[in-house]
Amino acid sequence: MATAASNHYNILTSSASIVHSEPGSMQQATAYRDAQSLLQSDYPLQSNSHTLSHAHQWITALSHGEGAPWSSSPLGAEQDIKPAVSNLQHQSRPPHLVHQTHGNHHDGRAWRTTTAAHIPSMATTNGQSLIYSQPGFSHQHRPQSHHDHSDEDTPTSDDLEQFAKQFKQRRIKLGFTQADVGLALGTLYGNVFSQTTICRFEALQLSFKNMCKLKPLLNKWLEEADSTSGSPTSLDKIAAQGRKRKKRTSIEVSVKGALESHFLKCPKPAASEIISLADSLHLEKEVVRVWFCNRRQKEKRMTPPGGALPGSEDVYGDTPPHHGVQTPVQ
DNA sequence: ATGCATGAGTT
DNA sequence: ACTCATGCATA
Repeated sequence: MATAASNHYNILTSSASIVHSEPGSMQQATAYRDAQSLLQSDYPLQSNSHTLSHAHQWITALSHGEGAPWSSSPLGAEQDIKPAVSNLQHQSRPPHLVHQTHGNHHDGRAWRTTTAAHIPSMATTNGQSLIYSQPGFSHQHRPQSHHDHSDEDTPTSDDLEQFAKQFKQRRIKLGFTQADVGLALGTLYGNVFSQTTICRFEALQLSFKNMCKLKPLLNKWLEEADSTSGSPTSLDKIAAQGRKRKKRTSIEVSVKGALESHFLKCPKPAASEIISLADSLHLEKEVVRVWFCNRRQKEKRMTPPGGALPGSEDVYGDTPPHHGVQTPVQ
């Protein structure tokens, strides 16, 4: 029953420890593999340097070692990090600092002092920008009525599923971790991706469109990887810093249940509704709002959450690419 | 592997 | 205020 106030805001928790902890648990083993692969594959490490992927984690954590939480913005030590790769680059991104001070109730803390230290992606996030113009699919994504080239057009859900499966298998055989791949993609094509994203790709937990976008890149990497089974891929990292993130709110199971049932009734509650709901559940409005956003997004993934009930879609406004793609957890 | 979070781009 | 792509932090 440790609600809101108790576990909410604490920055500087652990995170550094995981890197040093001894191998023993499964998760730790994963972290270790990450490190191992990096070291053996292409990192010119010296003595006890840490893995890059984890490196910024402690930087982030340590950065507020003594000051205020995520309110003090290190304006000044701010830098716009971009992959050294001189590749696709947009010129946009004005120094848009969203300085918003949320007047929170008890606890009165504001997050959001985030300094945009983003890694420019090649495509604009949202609207179908470049490569993928996905026609309104229904239940069998037709790879366009073009000529059957290799796979230059929109793949079917099955294609993706198969590719993902194969990808994972190859990746593991080659001894790479998900994090490795994400990093490699960055040095190879200028777009770094996190372990999370690679993981979600393999598990088909991304939207159909997103899967289509990533497939070519991963496919390319895959070719590169097993053909170049002995050459080091150049690596370069970026040091993230000055990033105040709100501490992840831990929502209790009972509360989650409540949210879940509300979601079933109304997946898209109005602002006022969110407020009252948040109020009754003793959560912040923002937390509830985000929860619904994430929940909706979850519904739109290729591999639907829990049990995909046929017929309970379309309530949001558009039709997701749902089409029985059930993948057992591997 | 996944839950909560951020931010750009839309509506 | 929403969607979508993406990821830090955590279980």
